Amino acid sequence: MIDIKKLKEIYQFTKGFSFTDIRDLVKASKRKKFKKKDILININSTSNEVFMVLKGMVRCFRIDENGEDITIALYPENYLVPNVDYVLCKDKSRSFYEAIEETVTLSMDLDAAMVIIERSNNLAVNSKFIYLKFMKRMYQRIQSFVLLSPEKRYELFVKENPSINTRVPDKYIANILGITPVSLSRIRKRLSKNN
Amino acid sequence: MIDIKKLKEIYQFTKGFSFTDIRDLVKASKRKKFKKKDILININSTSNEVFMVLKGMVRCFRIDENGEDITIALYPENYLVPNVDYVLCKDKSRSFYEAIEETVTLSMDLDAAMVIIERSNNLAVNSKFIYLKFMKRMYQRIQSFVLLSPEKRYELFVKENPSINTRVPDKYIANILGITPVSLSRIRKRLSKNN
DNA sequence: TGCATTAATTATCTTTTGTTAAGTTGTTCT
DNA sequence: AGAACAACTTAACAAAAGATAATTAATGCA
Repeated sequence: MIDIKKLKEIYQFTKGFSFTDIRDLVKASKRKKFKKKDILININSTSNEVFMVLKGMVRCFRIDENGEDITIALYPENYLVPNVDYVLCKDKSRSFYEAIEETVTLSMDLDAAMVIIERSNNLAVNSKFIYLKFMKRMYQRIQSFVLLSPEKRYELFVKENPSINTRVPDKYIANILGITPVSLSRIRKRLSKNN
Repeated sequence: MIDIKKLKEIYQFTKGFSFTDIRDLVKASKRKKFKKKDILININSTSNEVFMVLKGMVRCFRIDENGEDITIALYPENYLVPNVDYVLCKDKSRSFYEAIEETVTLSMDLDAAMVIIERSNNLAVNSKFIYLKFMKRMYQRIQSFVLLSPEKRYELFVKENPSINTRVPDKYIANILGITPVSLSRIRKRLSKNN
């Protein structure tokens, strides 16, 4: 169910990290199932529930000033889905988090999780790696906006996220790259010509 | 010298936070002066020194594949300047960090700082706010790339960073916004016409 | 299976951006 | 002050992106 190996890979947990370390967390968490289009975290929510995606995929999106649905991030298996606005600012969520596939999660309140984590030095150390990973991903994404053209940004995205790329509509990826779906379609055409 | 009030404002430290709390950190840190164009952290550095800007401004920039100097971030007074690549990935720095004004800093090794911080529960709590602030800034920046046009992005930047805006060359700001200096000049012209 | 919906592509047109280079203004430094 | 350099603006052109709409392809679902 929980893929310890993948988790260690993604979050770079310490070598000895094993299921025993998170037994208490797993026990305290609830298993939930979501159908396609079900909402995990609603706009304006101040829930502090954190979801671990066991199966499926979660999409974070916002409605912009023109009423357009804009995808901010995608969370596939083994990723953690927090209410970012609440965790970072204690603000109500500006985004929706919805399942875009049949999705199974483990989840619990982040504050409750922190209580359990603080009881174990090992957990405390490894939980820091989760924040590090989160920061790393954001930093790399910012650099891709600053340093790369939309075309290069797309190539990088496909290279780094082959699984996501084939599982979701292109329009979600276009949003994530900061361009329109029409423009992404043209980029794809250009790239296929040059190969 | 250290502006406790500003620090509390920026990092949202706890109400009771005062100079006493960071006395040990300040004592352990070194005061350094940099002239314009002096390098604080060089490319490929694996230094873990963290700088607090007391006076002046630090610019983080990279050399892209075309040999162009691209500004990633600017750090004015009261901001902390870490070797981001090292802190997040233990990689050598892909960026330069240079003073772009006469700059005065307090700095120390982050590992040494963490030792001192962990000795005090109060410090440990408040240091988390620094990471939160860092994440918040990155998250907001990503959203500005995904949700806003370059023009809106510029307007937001000016609004949120009036002091930085007037202190640095426009080309640095253009880079930060992910556009060229020429394009920023045109945006400025368009905006001034409509006002 | 077939109908309805959604996504992707293509086309057209407009707007914006990138690129390069020239000209202007501003700064720095001796 | 004057020379040298850096920054900003402007221009001209090419390339790319946005907007809108029509067409085609894919998907979902009853």
